[in-house]
Amino acid sequence: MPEDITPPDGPVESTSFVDGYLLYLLASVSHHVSGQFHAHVREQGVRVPEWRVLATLHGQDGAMITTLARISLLEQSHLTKIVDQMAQRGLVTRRPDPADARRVRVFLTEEGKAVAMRLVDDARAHEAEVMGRLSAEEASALKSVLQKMLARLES
Amino acid sequence: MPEDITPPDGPVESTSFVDGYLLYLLASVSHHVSGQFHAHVREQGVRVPEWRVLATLHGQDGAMITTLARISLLEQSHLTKIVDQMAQRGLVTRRPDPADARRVRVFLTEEGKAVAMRLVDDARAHEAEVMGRLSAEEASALKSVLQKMLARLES
DNA sequence: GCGATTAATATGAAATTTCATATAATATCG
DNA sequence: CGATATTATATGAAATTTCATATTAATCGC
Repeated sequence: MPEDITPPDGPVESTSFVDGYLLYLLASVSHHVSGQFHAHVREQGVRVPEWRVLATLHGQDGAMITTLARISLLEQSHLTKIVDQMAQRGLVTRRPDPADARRVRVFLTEEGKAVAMRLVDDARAHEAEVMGRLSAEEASALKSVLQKMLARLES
Repeated sequence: MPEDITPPDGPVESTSFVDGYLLYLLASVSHHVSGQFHAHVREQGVRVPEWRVLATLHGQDGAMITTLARISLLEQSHLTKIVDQMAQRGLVTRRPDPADARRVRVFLTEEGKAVAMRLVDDARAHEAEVMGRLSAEEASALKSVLQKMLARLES
């Protein structure tokens, strides 16, 4: 398996721009690590956006569509469609907000709760595995920096 | 602007699962930080996947389709289509690999180089801004942990 | 309380992305 | 050397995602 080399007579010094670019490192690590877990999610017959909604509702049950979209990192009209499908499948139900008729609150059904619970457990196990490859200091530093960044970014 | 609350009579203790979940933190930070820069990229008339290809080729000019897809975090057949469009627009050219006729090598055109250079400069400035909000230790710890993770993940 | 503005969700069309597979070239193994 | 397997890219259909906007409800200023 010959590695892909810079062709004809290009320089060999490797470090291209992206290798040290923070946004790339974040995207790439996220892509690969999440990709591992998403393979498992799909094997369970759940699509990735559905998993995101399940994970969000787990502990935030009854969130409104807009909130769910923001936390799940999905666009609003897309989220509406995901919720449609999940409702069809019996994973969630919609209920109008008694205090504001524009709002729709989304709740896990019993089945939805069971699926969410199961996948969240799996996610925790996978996370432990990923973090197990880092030192304890690295792992906690990583999480706390990310949380700090997120706090700023969301405001 | 009333905040979205847990409805009827739910508990108020907040920390839901995702708040501390490493994969979510990575995805969310990546989504928000990259989203900032992607807005700029689109204002320059460049689509996000195109920007990824430009950034990858910047320093890896002449990469093959498969390599480009892997580094750009895009699926191969999708990348083929992006390259089609970029070639149409005059940003890149395809050349068969003299050593292996199956391979296609993708090169930046002069215009492509100019666009890549400009956006890479902007990306560096944006990155500096993002990292400027962290302490020097946090910033370098973050990058090095991510690089370490990536090294494992790619192998 | 009324008109104007803003907010929340839904909808359909358009654009993007993925999936399965075709095609062509190289590598491997007997 | 020839048959088989593998690798690289391309292609078209299907699925997903986004965009623009419609609809309905609430809020704000007067």
